[in-house]
Amino acid sequence: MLTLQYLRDNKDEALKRLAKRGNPELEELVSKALSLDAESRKIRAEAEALQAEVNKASKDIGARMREGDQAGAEALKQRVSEIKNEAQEQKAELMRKDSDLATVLYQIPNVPGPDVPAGRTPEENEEVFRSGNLPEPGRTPLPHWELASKYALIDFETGVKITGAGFPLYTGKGAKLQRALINFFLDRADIAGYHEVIPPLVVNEDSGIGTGQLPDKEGQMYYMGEDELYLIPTAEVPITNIFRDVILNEEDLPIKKCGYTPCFRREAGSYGKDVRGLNRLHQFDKVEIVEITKPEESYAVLQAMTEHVKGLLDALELPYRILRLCGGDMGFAAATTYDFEVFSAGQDRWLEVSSVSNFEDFQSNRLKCRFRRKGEKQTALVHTLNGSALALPRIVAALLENNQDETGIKIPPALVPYTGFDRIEA
RNA sequence: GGAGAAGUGGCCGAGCGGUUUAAGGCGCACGCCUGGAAAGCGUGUUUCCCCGAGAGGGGAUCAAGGGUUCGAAUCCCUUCUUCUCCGCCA
Repeated sequence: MLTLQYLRDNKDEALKRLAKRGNPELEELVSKALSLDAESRKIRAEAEALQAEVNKASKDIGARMREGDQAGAEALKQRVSEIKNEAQEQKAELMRKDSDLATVLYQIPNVPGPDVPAGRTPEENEEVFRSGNLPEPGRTPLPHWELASKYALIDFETGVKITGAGFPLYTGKGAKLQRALINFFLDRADIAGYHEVIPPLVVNEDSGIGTGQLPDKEGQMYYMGEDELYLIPTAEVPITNIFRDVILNEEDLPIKKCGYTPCFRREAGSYGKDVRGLNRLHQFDKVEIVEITKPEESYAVLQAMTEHVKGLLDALELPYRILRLCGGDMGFAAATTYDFEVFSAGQDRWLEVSSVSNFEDFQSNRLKCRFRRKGEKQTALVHTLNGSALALPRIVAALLENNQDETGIKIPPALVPYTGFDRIEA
């Protein structure tokens, strides 16, 4: 969430930046937060003054009892009871204000960064880069679900039998291709300096709140009520939460982590061509990169992360484009997001395969992840960033569709050392 | 899953209703001392929040949350975690 300090000191700037999200309710929420904040602080000052009196009187009682002044002690006890009665009401009021304030703050999304275009819909996203050639018009390539079946790579029907829709069964070379991509992505991340972790795939409520999935978006995660735990929707959640309640030293930064995990998403309400084949799954594999930086470095790091992702798509020789998301299309916690989309020849459409975001201090404020500059006593919030590098299913879809010919599918050379085969045939 | 023990500051470790403002030690920072260093001595050293221009004052914080009390690290309840033993198991 946004820090109150930022809202207090930069209300106009915050409103200006929030306006890019195209949601007129935000201005009101900000005003409400600020007025609740002012009320809360006023009551807090009063309540704390009373508490100070109670503390002082209690100490006096102790002193009198040691001196044997029972009567004096009793009189003070009486007095303290009165003050406590008075304070009771204020404490209750304070708790109400603070909880109202938290509710409002949780509803205010991050302020879009300087380069983010204003807009509400995906059409208003800005294409900033394009690479590779789109297939010739006139060709009629097969969609990946037909290729998957033709070459026995993925068995969607059996996945349905075992679990349900959105849980595919990869088989043979289809399974090997998954494994190859995971290792390829992890090796590339390692070379780029990301430290590999294998995190838990199940997280608690605090972690969900830390990265912003909770409260509010619990419907997107699978929840195990018996144990009050959530299946991770992305490795971002466990990896970023490594740094929850942590104070780092300046020289520790930047911290670069990567990890492969399956991801689980309920995707309630999705339908049609969006969920066909591998387009949108309840379980999929992804390699994620996460970086923790000093505030002044986060935008340079965002750039470097996008370069890393570009490198992966270049190596796989897939046509792709990069979009700078407009304010309204960005996630709740993001300040700036670049989406990567590969072209799917068999479906004649773009598919999102990566989303790289700078959260500035929005996540770290919730996480309470701070750092201390050398020689300074004060702590400051770090900036957090993350990106998919990469999500597998749509990469697989594009690889199959874009590299198909009459008799098979060609594996891009960069991947051959990982697959052990350079072609998939019947 | 069952039985028992325990969670105190950056770390070790005392305290088990009121001079605790959390002893003592280690570590760290600064100062004195020194040609320089070590040792020694002195000062400081959790984090968050509120009031204040500042100096400073105040509140919270002894795993977490609730309770008892004028007063809780200390007593009670719940939860979490760690350790030991038993059971089960890849």
